[in-house]
Amino acid sequence: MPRAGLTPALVAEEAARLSDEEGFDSLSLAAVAKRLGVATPSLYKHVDGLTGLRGEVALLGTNGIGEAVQRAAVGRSGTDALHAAADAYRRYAHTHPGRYVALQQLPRWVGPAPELSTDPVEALAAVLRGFGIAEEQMVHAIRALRSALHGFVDLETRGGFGLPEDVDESYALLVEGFARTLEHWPGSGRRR
Amino acid sequence: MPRAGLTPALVAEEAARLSDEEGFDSLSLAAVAKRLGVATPSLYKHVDGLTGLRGEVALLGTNGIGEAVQRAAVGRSGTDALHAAADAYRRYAHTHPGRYVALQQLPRWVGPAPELSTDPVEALAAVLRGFGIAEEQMVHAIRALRSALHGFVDLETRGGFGLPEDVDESYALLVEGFARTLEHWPGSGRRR
DNA sequence: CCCAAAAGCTAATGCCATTAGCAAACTGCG
DNA sequence: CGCAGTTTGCTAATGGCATTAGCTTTTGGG
Repeated sequence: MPRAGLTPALVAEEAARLSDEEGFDSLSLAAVAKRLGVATPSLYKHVDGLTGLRGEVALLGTNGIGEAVQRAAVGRSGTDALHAAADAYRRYAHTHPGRYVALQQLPRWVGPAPELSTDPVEALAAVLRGFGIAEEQMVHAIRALRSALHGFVDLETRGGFGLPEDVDESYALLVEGFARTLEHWPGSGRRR
Repeated sequence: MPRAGLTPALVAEEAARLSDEEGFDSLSLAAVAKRLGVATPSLYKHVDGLTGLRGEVALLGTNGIGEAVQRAAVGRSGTDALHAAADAYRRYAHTHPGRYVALQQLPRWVGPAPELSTDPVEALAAVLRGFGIAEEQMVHAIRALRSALHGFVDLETRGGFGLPEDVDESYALLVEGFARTLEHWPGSGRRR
């Protein structure tokens, strides 16, 4: 019997693919094992049970969306950067729906403070820095931005918006409105 | 053997209580049956399997938050109504976390267009009407409001906000900022 | 070439959802 | 009051999944 040649990374990536294709709550050790042509218990040599597997997917998602947002924002600033980052955020959630659901639960499956190559919160924060918001207001502003983006994407992917039309426009307006809010944020200066 | 005297409503309410106490994904037919002092298969006489049970919880949550928001907004208008509605929304999510998670998935477990006593989306929409937003912009404005509120509450309850302090203030600022956004919404008039 | 560590496997356990079929309890009607 | 039909709840059985234990085989370094 030849070996399958699995590694923790290979297993995690297959799990992430499965999550994106079938939905994060279809993720099971059994399903991943089947896709890898391996018996279920074999996976325990590479990941720490179902919880560990979910955590790996969450980690892939967190790093993935962080990089996407960062890449989109680089070389831009102000409203321009905000729109680019927001679009990248939403696009990532669309192309990797399973990872996106998983990453929301990161703290639940992985301990606090896991090693992230690119923290998406940090990437969004960088975008806001260009708006000249008072330092003690940054926490609030970042939370507001994350809330708006995540809320929209989450409602959208769950089919929470009854009418299918104009969703792109709704998002653009949301980001637009948020940009204006930022410019008038309490204690903030103005730029562009 | 005396009968337990269950009804669909009793089962649904116990399921909702369990969801709020233990988390929505701890909801299982077995757990509900145990709390009701009944064997698991007995529940099938009252609800349509696990999916049906989840749907009932989602329905309770949807009606519950809808009523809470509506009750909060009645007799108020403009920014005042918005703050009251937003606070009621968040308070409901805090006091009924299981139901809140469940209601996000309503379309998934119940068919489209279930009979709601009070549609929370409608309740929020009523609040926005006071802002004099152009009719064709209402869809976008409602989506933006729902996104902001849901996003914040969702991130918060998942422990997405690392720093525990100032969360109330963050929310107040979010709503505040949104109110200003509404007043400048494309094509909107102004009121208060 | 050999041997220890690693990778996979089968077997077994336990929890859960779901279905089938049975028995007791309630209902309304004569 | 009695009885038939319906309803409710039960036990038994099946199948899927996660997890653990213990075995076998491969593999790579000395």
